[in-house]
Amino acid sequence: MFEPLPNNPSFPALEGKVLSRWKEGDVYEKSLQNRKDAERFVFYEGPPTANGMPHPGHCLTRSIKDLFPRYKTMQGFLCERKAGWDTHGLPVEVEVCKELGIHSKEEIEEYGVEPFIHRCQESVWRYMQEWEALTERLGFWANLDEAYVTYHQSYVESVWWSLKNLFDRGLLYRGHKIVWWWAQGGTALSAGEVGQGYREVADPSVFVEFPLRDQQEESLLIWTTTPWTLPSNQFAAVHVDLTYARVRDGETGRVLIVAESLVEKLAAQFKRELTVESTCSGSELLGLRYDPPFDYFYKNLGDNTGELIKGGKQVHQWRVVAADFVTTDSGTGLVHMAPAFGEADYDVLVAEQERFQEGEGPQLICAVGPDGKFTEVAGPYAGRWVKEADKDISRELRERGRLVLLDQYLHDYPFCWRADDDPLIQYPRESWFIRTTEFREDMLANNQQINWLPGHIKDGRFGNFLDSNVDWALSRERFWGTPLPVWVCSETGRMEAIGSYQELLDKAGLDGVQVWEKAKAENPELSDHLKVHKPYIDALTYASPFAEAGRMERVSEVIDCWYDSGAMPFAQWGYPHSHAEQFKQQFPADFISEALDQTRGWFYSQLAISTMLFGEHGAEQEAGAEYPHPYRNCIVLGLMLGEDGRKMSKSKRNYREPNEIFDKYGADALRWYFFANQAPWTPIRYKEQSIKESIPEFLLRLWNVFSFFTIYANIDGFAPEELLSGDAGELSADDLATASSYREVAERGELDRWVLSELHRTIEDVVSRMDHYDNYGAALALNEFVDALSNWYVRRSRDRFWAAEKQNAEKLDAYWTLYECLVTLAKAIAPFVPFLSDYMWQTLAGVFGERVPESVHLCNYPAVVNKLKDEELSVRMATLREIASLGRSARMNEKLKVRQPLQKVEVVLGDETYKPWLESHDALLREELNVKQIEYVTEADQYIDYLIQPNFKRLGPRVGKLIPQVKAVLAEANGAELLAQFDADGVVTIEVGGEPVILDNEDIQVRLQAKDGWAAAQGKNSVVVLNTELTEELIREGYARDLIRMIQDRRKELDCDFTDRISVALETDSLVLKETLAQHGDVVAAETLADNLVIGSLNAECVARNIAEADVQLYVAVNSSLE
RNA sequence: GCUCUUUUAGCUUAAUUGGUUAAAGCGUUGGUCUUAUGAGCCAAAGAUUGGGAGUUCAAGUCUCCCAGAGAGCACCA
Repeated sequence: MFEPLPNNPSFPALEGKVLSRWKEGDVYEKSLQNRKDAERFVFYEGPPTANGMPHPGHCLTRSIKDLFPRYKTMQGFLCERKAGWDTHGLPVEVEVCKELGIHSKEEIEEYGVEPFIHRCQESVWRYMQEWEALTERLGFWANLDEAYVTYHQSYVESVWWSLKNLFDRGLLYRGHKIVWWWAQGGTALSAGEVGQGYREVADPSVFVEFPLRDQQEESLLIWTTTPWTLPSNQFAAVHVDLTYARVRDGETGRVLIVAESLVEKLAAQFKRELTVESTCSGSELLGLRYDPPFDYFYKNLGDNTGELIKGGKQVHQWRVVAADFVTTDSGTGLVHMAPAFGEADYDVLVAEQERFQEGEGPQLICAVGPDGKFTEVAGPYAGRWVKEADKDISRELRERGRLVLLDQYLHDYPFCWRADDDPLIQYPRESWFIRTTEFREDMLANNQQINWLPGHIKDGRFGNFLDSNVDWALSRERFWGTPLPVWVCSETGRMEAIGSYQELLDKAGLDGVQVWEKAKAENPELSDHLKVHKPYIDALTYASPFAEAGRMERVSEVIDCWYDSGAMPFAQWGYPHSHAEQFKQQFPADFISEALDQTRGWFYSQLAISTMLFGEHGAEQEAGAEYPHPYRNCIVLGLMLGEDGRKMSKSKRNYREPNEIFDKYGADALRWYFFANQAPWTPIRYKEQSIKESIPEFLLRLWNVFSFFTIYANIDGFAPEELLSGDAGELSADDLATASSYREVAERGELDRWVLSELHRTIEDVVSRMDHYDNYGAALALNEFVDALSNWYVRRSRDRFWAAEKQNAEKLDAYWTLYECLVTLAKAIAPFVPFLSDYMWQTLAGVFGERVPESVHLCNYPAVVNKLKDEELSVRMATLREIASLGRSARMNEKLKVRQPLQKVEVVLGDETYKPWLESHDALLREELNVKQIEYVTEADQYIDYLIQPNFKRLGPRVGKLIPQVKAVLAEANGAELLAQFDADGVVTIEVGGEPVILDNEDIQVRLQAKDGWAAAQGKNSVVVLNTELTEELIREGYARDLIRMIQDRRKELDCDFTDRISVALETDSLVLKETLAQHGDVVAAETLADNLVIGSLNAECVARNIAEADVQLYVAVNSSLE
């Protein structure tokens, strides 16, 4: 006996039961154990950060990340799923700062680096429980107990090893560059991080005059959106090929120099008359000296000169120089250059420096400190945050008459990705870089081999990103991160990189270990992993191998946390210091998946590091791994949008919490919604309503079939566990075939053969799609099968299940067929909806006890049984279903209810291929349409017109431009006659534009068109015509069915069990109803399990009904249950 | 500015890869079937396939231009 199912399933409750069974039975562990010697399917988990709450987007990634490993495991692969946590970096530090109510780097230092680090380490696990709960609740199977953690010593040491490798190969270098600088945080950010923080803001837009030194009434006019950079101005740049104009300002009478082509535009913008006085080329302006807007540096350095390499002297700065990047797209055609705050500006300075003899050139001018505030040199602005000083600078310039226009300018500007109120500034800084640009070609080659889904990522977004690769700004002047493992000699400045903690301990003259030991002694709770972190690691110094008196001291920086996650393919194993074997077995990954925002995050960091270490030009001993690595297939998920179609955001609260969804609808519902609603890379609109709607369509429909089966199997005592002895395997077709009463499928009825064929066709389709990472297509195929199973197979088999004779072979066939469908389906849907599938398995297969696997997730994915597939039957049945549908449609048009039997329908087929089959299998159709007779007619001219159209695909290439005429000729011709001609000769010749065109059968397509005046419905391939004539006999039969329906409804109202026997009586004046009862009473009684059915009354509640346009008093009493 | 994606019924999506009545689901309305069903079935209403041009016998599909949306890159002097 199958465990009876609840009437109204609560999926969340059911999932809870399944979860606890998984836990108690160690099912996940067993699923791996089962495959311990199998070929591997390698999955990498992109580590999330656990110091923020998980949200619906994480549910999507985790669902996809679970689906394919489950599928591959069932397909026979060993797929370990090592979880991981990203624990370093700004996100963590920022969280801790918020907690402490501090913000700037100085404040952290005041608070103390040591306690700060401790708090960071604790904070990392803040939402751990929520993450683990979500992971489990969603059914994401992963090895959480052995998760890799980026701050753990072994992980850090792996990262060190890789950095040492790069350092030793000259790929890790310290450089002076203009970097994007987070002033409040006191650190540079990488291109990737900067890119995440762009936001549209309105900045000031100022036009400023730089008066010519020797011509004070004339000015260079420049434009900037960063007035705060003006005090650090060093040059004005022009393009030598542009034409410039001297224009008279109608308002001030002064002369401005601007690009000629911009005069009109500027005049309009300034709302002033600008009269061109003369023009000259850019090259003529070169060398002109001007007064910078502020004299903080000018007053001392204004006349400084230096010796040029080519001979002669030149003034250092505040003169016009040439630069190619100057355009007239915006501004004035003259550009203010503050080399401290722009990469292009800086390049100009370097180029200028190179014109001078060594040490003779201009030096960088910078009026701003690393804290983003003006330094002492900037007079009244000293100590002020630059962005905040913009206004006053503009005001001062206006007062001094240097400002032509102050406006607003709307543009995107980067902010710190983790402190989004802090705008970044460009700033000159010494920083560590990885020479990724040297590997650009290698990375591109590697990328070409990756199977990206969707495909356009490869040459689109990701390829473009690689194309514009810049060296990776690796270092962070921060605290909580992997320390940069470079030690510098205090005497010579020479450096070396360290690859492990032990390597340090082995250094001669090591000192500083006591700092850690002391801290640990004072606080034994301290995690040992902290010893490789700041500040403890900074304390370690050793004797310099480069100078006798020298000490080796670590540089102060930590590294970009994106490097941590990118090192995950080897660092998760502590490679090469430990687990080298695991690394080799699990490299590269077969499958990874994250959202689109990881293109320059994890997708890039992994690819870059792997290419540099293991690629064609990687380190010698490791090099040469075949591309692609470290991942072969990558599903790039679309961004998830909130209920309103906008970006999901905590502050807008435009989404439901995952837990709310789990509690209301369950994890399967959410998963199925993700898998079956759209290709995973399209942006997903996360709406509660849509999740809700995905339930009835699939889960509930499946549940109903499942429930139907258990109800009837229990009633009839269908017990497969008794019919099948010995080991039951995994209840595959072969296993079931050994059961008694299980008939060879070939011997069963059409419907059984059909549904099993559909089942195996579906599985074949699903496997092929899943092997190509197409979960959407696979889910659609499964959905379609469940629909067919529920709405055609079960519906049309109902009579067999309801038949009284329990050992009837056809009835048993129905049970075996449906049972086989359900257990196979449970396996097929297991990776998608792991809970419901396992619940089905436990119920359906559970009756076998130990003789079958305890969980569906320990089974193999169902194999396609080719001999059960019958493509032809599939097409035939589809035709049959279409005819049934047309029949119903025709009935509706005539307002002939399905319960009213009809004598005959005639079916006209456009294509008669299946006519013989249809004729011999029309019982099903007769019943479905409730007619006595079905006739397939060939000569149907009276009912229909034949519309003949050319087969465009075939004829198009042949007749080309004549096609419209061919179409017209065929349309005008008598279709029936043409067809007759085809039948007779096989070809037909028509005259088109004076030329004969010979057409054969395949050159045309026939459409049927029902003629007016018939109760007919037409489809693509057939027309169904009803015989609407009703006899008394037919009408009485219809009433009998009405009576059955009326009594069944009453049974339902009375909450009868399926097997309850009843007594029925009814009172009516209707003669025809009385006749009906006399004639069909037996059938009515049998159908409704009535022991007696009489005209009259009963000792039971009386209800009023209306049948056959007559009033009826109905009495129904329950007798007893059938034993 | 450049690149990628995208635009089809009120909403969500389809259209055999260029083949001729643009198809479903949800929702709405009406009808119907059913002792598994919250399901199903039948139908009505709902479309100038974002706009425009071009190529072609034939364009939702290919090309170009324009517009909207989303994202990325760069710049923002």
